[in-house]
Amino acid sequence: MTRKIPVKTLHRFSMIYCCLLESLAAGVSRISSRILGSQLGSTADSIRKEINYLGEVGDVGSGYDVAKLAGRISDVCGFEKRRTVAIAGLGKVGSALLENPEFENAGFDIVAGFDSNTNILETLTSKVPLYPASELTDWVKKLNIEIGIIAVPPSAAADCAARFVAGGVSGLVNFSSTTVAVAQKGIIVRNLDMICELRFINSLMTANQKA
Amino acid sequence: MTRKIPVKTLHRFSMIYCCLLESLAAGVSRISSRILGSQLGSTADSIRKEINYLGEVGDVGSGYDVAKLAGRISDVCGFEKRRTVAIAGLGKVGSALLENPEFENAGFDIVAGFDSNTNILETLTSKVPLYPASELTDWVKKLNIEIGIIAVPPSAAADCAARFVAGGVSGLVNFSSTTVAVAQKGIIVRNLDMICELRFINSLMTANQKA
DNA sequence: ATTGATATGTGAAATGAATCACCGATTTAG
DNA sequence: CTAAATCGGTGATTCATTTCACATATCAAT
Repeated sequence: MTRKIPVKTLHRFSMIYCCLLESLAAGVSRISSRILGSQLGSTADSIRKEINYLGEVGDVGSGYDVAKLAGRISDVCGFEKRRTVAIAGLGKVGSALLENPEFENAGFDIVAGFDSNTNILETLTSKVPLYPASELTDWVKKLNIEIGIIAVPPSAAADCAARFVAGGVSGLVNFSSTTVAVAQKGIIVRNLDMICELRFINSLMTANQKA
Repeated sequence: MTRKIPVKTLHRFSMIYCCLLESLAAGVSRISSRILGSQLGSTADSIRKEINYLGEVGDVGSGYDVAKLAGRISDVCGFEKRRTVAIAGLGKVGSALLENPEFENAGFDIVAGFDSNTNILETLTSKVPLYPASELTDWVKKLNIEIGIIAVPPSAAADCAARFVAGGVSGLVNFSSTTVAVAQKGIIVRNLDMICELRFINSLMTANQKA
């Protein structure tokens, strides 16, 4: 019997998987929950509880086999399945992402880039085909794009998200300093708002000073 | 009597604050917990519970005054306090951040940029003073840099974080696809790992398909 | 071989968070 | 003016997560 895995745990699996790949690259073949916890800012207890959602994958007394644990997480989370991605907004950040080889290595194929500025579309040279933002929804449908990355200015973010959703994406990653909300159920939105995170750090700093 | 505010709630305050600034910019002067909840992917109940950590700031029956609520959050979280920030790694992403005016508007002063490539340091023109990465720790001390932004390649991220910590920063924002952990207590690390988030979306998509 | 340190797995307990339920106040529509 | 809908504040309840405690297995060192 398999228990339902909480969303929070799925997110932790992505982080754990990231650590495991690093360990593998560094030639580490075994790892303990204590080490993983310290690397992820968590406790060994939590890590073990979370990994137990995968069944018994560790060896009592000697920790986890890194490759085995990574494989188990990959199986459960479906990391072997490649996903199609598009980037909207080809300014400095967006165009930098276009050329990032890490996407492909991680199983994500960037199949399109969009911008509302035709000048940028003509100037920018990329292996990835580029299209005007006005055609975004159509291309998302045509290319079966599953995940949209929003790298447009904050003022355009909501509209951009709506176009992606209209095209039928399953997930969005939002880099703009705007909290993007999507009404449709089942569509996942991740806001990576740097300004918001800086403010959060600020608040923790003031809280720490008060304590 | 003021209750201790949970870390999770502080993070939500940053997100709520972001929404409030947008509402203000859009000319909205009053907002309800229900609307805030839908914008943040949360429930009205949760929003109210969290805002209650700020004391009674809403008006029963007619919602919250946007400016008043924003001001209360700003007071409690210390958003009026400006913080000094440095960016390590002046590749595409890092150099894009250097020129981002949103930092200054949000109360963060970028006072230094670092890179290990002297060629980049000479080529790049910026209002922000640039220094070689080897001098990072010294400049962090000298300039009293409070927050470090890590935009270096993954392989250099751990070393970069260590230098920031040695210089005495209070917080780190990590953009590299590496989970940065810091042993020292009281130092806040925020990992904005895009690849990790994409994998997370992937796992949710496979989970949704199974269900 | 044996001792001590360290490891996972896992129930039980404690803690924390989300949800429910309801009061009193306000707004809106007609 | 009235009635219905909406709103914030808040205790109580339910639910989920983290922590604790410990049995058991492995490893390293002597």
